[in-house]
Amino acid sequence: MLSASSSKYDMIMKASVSLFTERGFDATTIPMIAERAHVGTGTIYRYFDSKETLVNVLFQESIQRFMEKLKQDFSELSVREGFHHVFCCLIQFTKESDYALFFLETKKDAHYLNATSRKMIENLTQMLDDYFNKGKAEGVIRSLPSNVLIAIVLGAFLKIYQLVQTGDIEMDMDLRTELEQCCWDAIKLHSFTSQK
Amino acid sequence: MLSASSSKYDMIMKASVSLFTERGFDATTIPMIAERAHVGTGTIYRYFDSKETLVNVLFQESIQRFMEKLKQDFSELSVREGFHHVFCCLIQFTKESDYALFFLETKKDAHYLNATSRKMIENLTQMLDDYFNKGKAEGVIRSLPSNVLIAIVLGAFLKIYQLVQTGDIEMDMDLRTELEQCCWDAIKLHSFTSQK
Amino acid sequence: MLSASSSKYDMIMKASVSLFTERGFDATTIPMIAERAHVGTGTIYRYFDSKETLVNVLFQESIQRFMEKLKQDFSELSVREGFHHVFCCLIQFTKESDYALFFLETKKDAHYLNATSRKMIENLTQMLDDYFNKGKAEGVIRSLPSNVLIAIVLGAFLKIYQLVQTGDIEMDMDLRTELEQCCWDAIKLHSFTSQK
Amino acid sequence: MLSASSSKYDMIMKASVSLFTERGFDATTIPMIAERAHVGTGTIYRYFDSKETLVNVLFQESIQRFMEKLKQDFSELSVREGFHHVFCCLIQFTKESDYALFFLETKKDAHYLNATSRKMIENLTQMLDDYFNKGKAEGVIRSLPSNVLIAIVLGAFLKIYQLVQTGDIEMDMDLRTELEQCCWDAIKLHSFTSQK
DNA sequence: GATGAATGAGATTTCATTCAT
DNA sequence: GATGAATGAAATCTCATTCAT
Repeated sequence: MLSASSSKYDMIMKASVSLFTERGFDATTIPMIAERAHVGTGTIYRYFDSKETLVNVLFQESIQRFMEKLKQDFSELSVREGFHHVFCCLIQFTKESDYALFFLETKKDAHYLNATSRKMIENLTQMLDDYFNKGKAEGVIRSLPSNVLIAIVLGAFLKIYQLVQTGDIEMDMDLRTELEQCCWDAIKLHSFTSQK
Repeated sequence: MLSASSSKYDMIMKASVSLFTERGFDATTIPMIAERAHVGTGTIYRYFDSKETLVNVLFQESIQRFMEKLKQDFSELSVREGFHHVFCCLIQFTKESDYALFFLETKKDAHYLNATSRKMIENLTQMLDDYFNKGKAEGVIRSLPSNVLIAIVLGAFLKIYQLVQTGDIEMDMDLRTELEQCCWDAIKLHSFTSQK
Repeated sequence: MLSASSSKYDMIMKASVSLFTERGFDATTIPMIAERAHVGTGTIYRYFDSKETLVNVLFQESIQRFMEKLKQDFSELSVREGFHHVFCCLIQFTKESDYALFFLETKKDAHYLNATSRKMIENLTQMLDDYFNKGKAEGVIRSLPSNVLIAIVLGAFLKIYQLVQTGDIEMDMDLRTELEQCCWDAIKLHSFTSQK
Repeated sequence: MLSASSSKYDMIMKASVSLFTERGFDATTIPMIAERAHVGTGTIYRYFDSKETLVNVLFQESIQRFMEKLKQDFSELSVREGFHHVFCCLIQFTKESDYALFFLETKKDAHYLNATSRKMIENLTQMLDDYFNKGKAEGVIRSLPSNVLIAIVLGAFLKIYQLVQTGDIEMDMDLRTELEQCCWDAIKLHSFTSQK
């Protein structure tokens, strides 16, 4: 029973995140989720108070998982290693589930996010802000506002992963490495090179 | 008469694009558009057959305008100059209207886009593909698939401009220049430099 | 000006009756009438207070014209001659305009008819009632309630004329004569004949 | 569950047919149907895709039922017996439900009928055409086109039953018999009688 | 007088949510 | 607990009517 229930919960979460990623929150209906999760529509309301609750739980869980992954050994790394770590987290997390894509796509002022979800975005932003500040202090990363640096890396990553999801490109080890370098090049301080 | 009509049309377009950008297509209702455009709901249907027609006209007009801006003297420029041109088009276009933001946010498989809109995405993609191929042939740009290169630049730009829109950052001349350099660094071939 | 106005009035009446006959009152829109009448929608409201007024004027005019035609020399005729007269009025009136068809199709409890229109239906019914009562008194017509006799003749005529209107049959002199005989046979008293 | 569902379906069908008969398709709104059927408006859309689907299902079911009733032993009867059978079907069917009245009132070119519905009208017409052709071949029925003969009988019947529905007349056994004779007299060949 | 763009009340339709089974 | 039929509030869309030109 517990396992059956928990399985239904997971199925609903899985179905929801994939549909929200594909179609967005507002274009996804409860019957669509129910069908993809192979449960009745009523069942969804046994686990979630409302569609809005569902999306917030989903969002919070996804950002939570991402932050936990990110936190592991993060502070002990050098700036460049830290960047590699962030990139790996993004890649790995996106591989595991659509969660990463879902929260990258969600704008922080999305009408369906509640206060808790917004708070968690701030938390994640803070973590990344700390990291970028360290990089900037060390003269390794461009002295741009952290939210801009985050926007560059996550924005690029998001758009690329949309291509993966639509089947336009395949993400292999080589591409992965090169993309990481692209993103790094975007934000790192190219101090001694004459730039053109 | 003509001017009044065209003004109503413009007001509807303006209201629609801002709401679609803020909330997305599905979370935007016709009464919301009508209110922001200061017209009656019925008036919207004098100009557009349906909400779906409206979003497609909007999308096609925005991509059309962007492509026309982009095309001007594009082929005569060097690769780096070409990139500057693209970046200026993005910035300038976004300044003029919310159009740029709206079409950058629209995924090419969005459920509301019709065949014509999809065709126009292909056309724009083709233009940029040609540009990137030239850059790659000249050994100036990384040899990544064009859609990936596009994703990096537009993805980063989109996320940054969302910050501008929410008031988190101000876009001044210095930032503009630096961002262009960031995006260029992301895709250019850093041939002789030892990279870290 | 007067002639132009009166012509517009006629055009609206003509367009309305044909559309009401083809599609019914509720499925006919004011723009449809305006288009067929080659006038602006607003013009219709210069001649008629509302769509409902229009249909009632139309109805009353059509039943009025029919009754006037019917009254001419009606009382001086024999029962059989009277029937011929009624039938001729129907045929002739339908030939001239769609008016006959329109009022035959209108049920007396139609939601759009006003008190005046209903009163006029009663008047026509009364006229025909008098005629049928004479026929019944003379033993020439079946002793059925007049409204039933009217229903038989007009019901049959209406359905036949719908065939004419859709182009399924052509109304020529021979058919006309035979149909009159059919209808007469339906209501006349077949006294001495052994019926089978 | 099944019985409850089927009951709701039936209630919607019953409410619809009575309203369509009273007011016509276009003057009947979904809320009106919902109210008379004692269901929510949304419920109607669980059973029917659209108002148009509803009216076509209704029409097809009504004509289907009528044809099945009509077919029973129809071919084995003499022409006069066949006519009696047709008339009995009409009377009986109208007694049972408003279905008969509804399809008699529906013109074959009604804007809401779909291809299937039109095909079924053709099928019924064909059946009656066969019957009338037999009658004509045997010299029992007037040599008029079958659609004209059908129009006479159904047209008369329809108008009479509208009187029954509005409460103007009561349909008893005597009236029934006499009306059948009226209609038969309208179409039969009065060969040897001198007609006046 | 004539027009048709503009309007909003009211139509059709959708869908988040409830609740009897 | 699980279901999906039922619901009605709110969405999209239509159209009779008005009114500035």
